[in-house]
Amino acid sequence: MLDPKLLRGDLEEVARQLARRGFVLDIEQLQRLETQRRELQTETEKLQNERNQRSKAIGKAKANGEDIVPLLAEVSDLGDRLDSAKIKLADAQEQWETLVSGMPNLPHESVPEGKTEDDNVELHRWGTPREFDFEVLDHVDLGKKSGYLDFDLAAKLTGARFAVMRGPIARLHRALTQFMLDIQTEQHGYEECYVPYMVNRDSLFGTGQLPKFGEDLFKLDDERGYHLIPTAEVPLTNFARDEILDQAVLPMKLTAHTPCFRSEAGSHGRDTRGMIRQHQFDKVEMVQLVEPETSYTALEEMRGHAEAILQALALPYRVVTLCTGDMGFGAAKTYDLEVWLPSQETYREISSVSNCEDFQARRMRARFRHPEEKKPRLLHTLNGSGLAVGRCLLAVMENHQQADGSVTIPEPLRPYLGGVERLSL
RNA sequence: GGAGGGAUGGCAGAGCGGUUGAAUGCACCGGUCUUGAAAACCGGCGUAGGCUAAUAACCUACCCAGGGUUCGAAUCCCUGUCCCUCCGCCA
Repeated sequence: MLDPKLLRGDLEEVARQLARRGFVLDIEQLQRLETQRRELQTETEKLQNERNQRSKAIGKAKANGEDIVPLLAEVSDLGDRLDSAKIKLADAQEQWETLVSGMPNLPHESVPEGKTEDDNVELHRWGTPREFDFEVLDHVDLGKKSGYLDFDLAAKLTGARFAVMRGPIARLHRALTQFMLDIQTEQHGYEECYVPYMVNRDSLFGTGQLPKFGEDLFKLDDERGYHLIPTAEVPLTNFARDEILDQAVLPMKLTAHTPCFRSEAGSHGRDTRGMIRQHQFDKVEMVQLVEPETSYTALEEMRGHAEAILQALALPYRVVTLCTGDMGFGAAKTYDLEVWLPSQETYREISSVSNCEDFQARRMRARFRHPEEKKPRLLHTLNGSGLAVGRCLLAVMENHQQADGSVTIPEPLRPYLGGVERLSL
């Protein structure tokens, strides 16, 4: 959520910045709601004050043994007036909140302007795509022969956009997960966490999935409103919801390996082949809760933490800065890491690292207190994949495939696979 | 699933429906005293919104959440959530 104070200031400027990312702000409506809200609030508080004063007077009179009947008569209609004022105020507040909670974050000044992913700006590349002297297979074909990767079976068990992994591929998947988690905890200083895979609406509102993007989520069919997490960013970032953290515990660096569930509504027909786009995939997520002054340093650092995994796995990739039009709802700045896929001869997203500044923190009232400062301040929140395990698996399979259909295992990963140098599929 | 108990400020813990944003203790901050420290004593010590030049004063809200009763609710009633204990079941 944007700062309400900002929305009382230079609205034209806010609208201009939001327009950069393709969001049209209805300035008039916002101003109207704001004025209305303020008037109703003043009015309501005036009535509340009057009620409080008179009630106190009645209490006093009663204590002195005076007759309170005439005093009661004076307040007879106050209750009704107050009730109707409260209802009007609540209505105005709700309208205002609906509008404001649907506004995306302002892009950071360094974010390139653009409409689609084609306008993203490449920051750098690492590694060189391999030259193959045999016909490259994609991960689907690599896994199909042996049956170690089975989409038909998953379709029978559940439906489209699921996978069954078996044998060496299942083990490789697990090895990658453990490897990533170990790097993030042992080398990059994140605290390993285990979190619920279902969260409530408050958590989803806090990170910005709700109210606008509910259709991307799997909602459980019960009254509690639980949803399956689309990313561990949701539970991890919400650690700080309704908290005032001591400055000494910052930066708080959290990581978790979880499955992620996404309905992929609106992407019918996109990436229907293979593991690229699934309803369920595993991810090692990094989250940092930091002081505002350090959030952009932390962003660069986290990008490095994600890059370290790709480098260790000898996977060529590039980093792009997302343009204003391609960024997520809550992000002020986002880097995507795109790994080379030889079967597609292109780079595909494997990690996304974002600084949300105080946008999520404001939605979830996540604050910290500096011992020298009187008032608590909003945290800055960052999240990044480190990395998406499923996509990483297929990147390893495809990039390190051999003519005989086997896959060589990058050296740092071998300890996680009992020391083997290649997997026969 | 059944039966009970509970939720109050950073923590602990009071609180007959009436001037209670809330006693008291601890912690914390400032001060006095002291060579210094401790102790003692004095003072301060929540969050958010409104109004403001103001992080001043004032006003409003908040004692798990949402409803209700009342002139007035931390206190009474209803619903929900969470926690604890016992029984049953279960990984």
